[in-house]
Amino acid sequence: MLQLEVIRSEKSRIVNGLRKRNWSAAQLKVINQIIALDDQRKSSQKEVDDARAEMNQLAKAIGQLMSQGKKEEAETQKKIVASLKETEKQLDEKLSSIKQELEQLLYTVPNCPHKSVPKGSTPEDNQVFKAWDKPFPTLPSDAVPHWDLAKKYNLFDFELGVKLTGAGFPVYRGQGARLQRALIQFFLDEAVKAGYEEILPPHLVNEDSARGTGQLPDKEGQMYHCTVDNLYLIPTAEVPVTNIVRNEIISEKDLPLKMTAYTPCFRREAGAWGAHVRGLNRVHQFDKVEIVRVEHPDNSYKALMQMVSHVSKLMKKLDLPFRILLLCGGDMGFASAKTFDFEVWSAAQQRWLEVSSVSNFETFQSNRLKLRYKDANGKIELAHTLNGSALALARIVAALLENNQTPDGILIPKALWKYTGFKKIG
RNA sequence: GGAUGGAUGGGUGAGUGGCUGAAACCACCGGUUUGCUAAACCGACGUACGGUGAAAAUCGUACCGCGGGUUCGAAUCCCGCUCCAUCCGCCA
Repeated sequence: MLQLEVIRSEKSRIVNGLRKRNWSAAQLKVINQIIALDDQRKSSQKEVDDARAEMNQLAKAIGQLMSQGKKEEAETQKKIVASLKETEKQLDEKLSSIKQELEQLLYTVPNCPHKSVPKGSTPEDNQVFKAWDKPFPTLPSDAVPHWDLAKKYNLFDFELGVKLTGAGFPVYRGQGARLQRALIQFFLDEAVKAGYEEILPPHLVNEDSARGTGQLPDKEGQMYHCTVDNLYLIPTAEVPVTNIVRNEIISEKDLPLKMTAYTPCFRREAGAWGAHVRGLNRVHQFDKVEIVRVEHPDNSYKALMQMVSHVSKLMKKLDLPFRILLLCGGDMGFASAKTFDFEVWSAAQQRWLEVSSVSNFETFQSNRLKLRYKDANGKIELAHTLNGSALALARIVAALLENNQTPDGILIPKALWKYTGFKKIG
């Protein structure tokens, strides 16, 4: 969530930013409400503090009177404290209800887009940051989408997944399974080479962690929930990995923190089914290698571009046609200040598929996480967090299979040979 | 699943009603000494919110796992919860 002090001190910037997210004048009123409520909070807090200070003083005085044996005097003082206690209780209730209301309002405000983010409301308003300027792969005349290729070469099986679990849980097998493992290994190796520490986190997290990265209280419908133990299956490695630094104060000289993790991702995708979701385009469980960074605020946008170029490199090594979009305000995630999406060209489906989303959250996440750093002067500030997929497997596999199909089989990109152990499927 | 014990600052750990925001030690940081390092010595060393102040600073409040209660006063007493450790059972 946004910092109160920032909303107060940079109100016009925040308001302009929210306009890029197509916030109406009516919606923007919440900003003034927040500021007014915060004023109330401050004065209310002062009242409570003052009342408590008085009580503390009296309590101390009573202690002294008792030790001097002046019981009578102590008794009269006690009565004064008792009445003070009543008013303190009322003031305190008022304060906590103000605080609660304030927090709820703050939760409704998304991050303020960076000044370079274009205005817009739909995916059509996204800017093409880097277009694909080479020809698309030409496919044989009998080319088919990946779900048909999967059947032909026995790479993964949706019906079997239904038998074991349900729709959207593919079973990979044979060369299809091996290709998954090869991609994971390749992506992890590339991330480690780029200086990211490899993390293998739990795939279930507790409520605090789900809250820390903002999945709760809003998006609980998107996560699988083990109610017996009150644990959540992670929708992305971002959740456990970013929560590593929840409630931490990091020494400035230890920044940046660069971490990478492979995990399966579990998403209920409630209500998301419809057209264009065949095959691997949308599934409940998929594999992903994530990269996460904790950065000094001065460096976070440079870091964002480094992450973008890291992902670009992966796409190039896999010989996949891709483009990079700079998301407009309306299409950006709630917590993001600036997001680049990577899309891969799926030649048989003749459409772009999103395979990576790289974002700078500035202090939006760290505010809730209480993730801070201490600078050389001992001053404590919120750090910036960033993350991105590098990369998400299912759709990469879809594109890989479709784009590389030939009459003799599916060609594996050279970069993967040492991981797959084969150069061709079929 | 059964039994016991425990949760205090970055770490170890003292503290059973007021003199405790919290001893001591270790780590970290600054300094002295030193050819360098180490050792030794000296010093500083929590976080959040709020008040005053241009600032340095200073004052108030809260926080000893979380929530509630007793009391003029709670890290300390009582109740509930969560988590952790150990032993037994089961088991990859």
